[in-house]
Amino acid sequence: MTEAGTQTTPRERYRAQVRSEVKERAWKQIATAGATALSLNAIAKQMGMSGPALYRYFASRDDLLTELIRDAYRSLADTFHATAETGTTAETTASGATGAAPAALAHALRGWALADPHRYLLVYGTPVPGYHAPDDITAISAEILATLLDACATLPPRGPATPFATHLADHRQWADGHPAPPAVLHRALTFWTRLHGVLSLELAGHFAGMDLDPALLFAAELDDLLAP
Amino acid sequence: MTEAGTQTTPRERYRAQVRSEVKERAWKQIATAGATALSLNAIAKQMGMSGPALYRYFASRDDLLTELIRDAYRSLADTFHATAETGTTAETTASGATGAAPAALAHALRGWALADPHRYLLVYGTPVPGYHAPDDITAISAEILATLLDACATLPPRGPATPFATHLADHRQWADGHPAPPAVLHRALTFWTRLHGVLSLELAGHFAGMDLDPALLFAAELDDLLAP
DNA sequence: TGTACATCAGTGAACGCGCGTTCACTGATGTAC
DNA sequence: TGTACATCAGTGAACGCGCGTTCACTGATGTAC
Repeated sequence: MTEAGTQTTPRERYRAQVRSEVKERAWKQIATAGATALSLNAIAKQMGMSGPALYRYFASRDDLLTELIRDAYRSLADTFHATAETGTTAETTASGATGAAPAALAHALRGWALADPHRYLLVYGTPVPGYHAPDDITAISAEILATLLDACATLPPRGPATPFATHLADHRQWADGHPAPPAVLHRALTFWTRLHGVLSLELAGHFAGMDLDPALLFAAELDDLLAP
Repeated sequence: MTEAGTQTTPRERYRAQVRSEVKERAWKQIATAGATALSLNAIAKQMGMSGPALYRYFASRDDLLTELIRDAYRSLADTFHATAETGTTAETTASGATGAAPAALAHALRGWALADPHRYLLVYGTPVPGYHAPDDITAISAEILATLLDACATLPPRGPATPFATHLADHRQWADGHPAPPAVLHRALTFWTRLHGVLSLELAGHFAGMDLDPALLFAAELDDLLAP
């Protein structure tokens, strides 16, 4: 009562704690058996509770899954925001505007992906069949894209306009009011698809028997993206 | 009996027919509900048979899944072989050696992926949890890579050696006796990751709300890969 | 051509399992006077 | 400070479902003489 701001009762704190423990175990379950195998009953059993008990905390299995996906997007968006801020102030002034921000984002993306591969794959991998994300999640996805656009806009422009860039000039409502020219839109998309190409194959284990170092391939792609 | 070569009894023909119908329905099930939801019982019901009946045709659920994955790899490998052959004879002599073979492979890959998105995702998407491919499948995967290497070797060489290429010079046992220089290995890998980057995001529906044409983005990436 | 036998497809019952979800209920924790 | 009440966490039984897989069995199809 004497505290300012949001007051939290003990019950609320307990509730939040249980919810987050459920999510934690849910992630572990996804890592082991995939998103389709996510099961409220199994989580309850792990926590020493009865199955129906968890319905006090999540309306349904799908509800839990939605929250996990939302958290994942939110986490990446926050990481991107934080990276973009620190990447465009201190570092840029030192190294010049040679793409410090996009490079920082690329490394942030890789770090985020490797920290929890299944979280990355839940977001950008094969979609969970029958699942459709609510609108607020696609909004977070747009946030992420916007941060990437901002970063790419700081890069020195390059060569003549590509055919795809002219196509984008007429199909840019996804960039939702962002002032970047079509060439920057193209560059941001390329940024995304190329890094995702390396990351997703790496996380799916497709380089596993090859002995090569995916980090170096990732770095090579990044270099190419930043080259003038 | 009068036929030469492999004789097929009516029973063998019937058996093959049932097996292929099972696989067909399995693919449809994967498309609808994902690979984890693949169920022998459900397929049997669809075919108007009892559940255990299918155990005459497949030793287990995992056995069926393995065959599906093997068929998918085999199909892509065959497509690549066929494409590489026609791509390096008639067409190349006309248009010069300006990367006709790699371009043909790229289009073949995209066509193959779009023809059955879930087949592509089963092979190159998020791995099925708990599933480990047998050796003969990884051998087919190597075949596919080899075809790609051959194609990339026909491209005119480009610029100075990249740091990643020098790394590959020491980590090339995956290219299994292929005579291509490290720069070609690098190029083939880049070929793979970039096209996969566009394709996988497209198939996963991540460009869905964006209105842009993924085919043009794919073409732009291909152009860049073939540029001198 | 016909009969005797072997092969094989498919059935139905059964086992044990786990799932999501609803519902009536107990018991503990917090709140108001 | 103590009592009466409301809130809420968690239980256990139940419903209906589907799964993979084994097993003893029937009936049809092929094969050998």
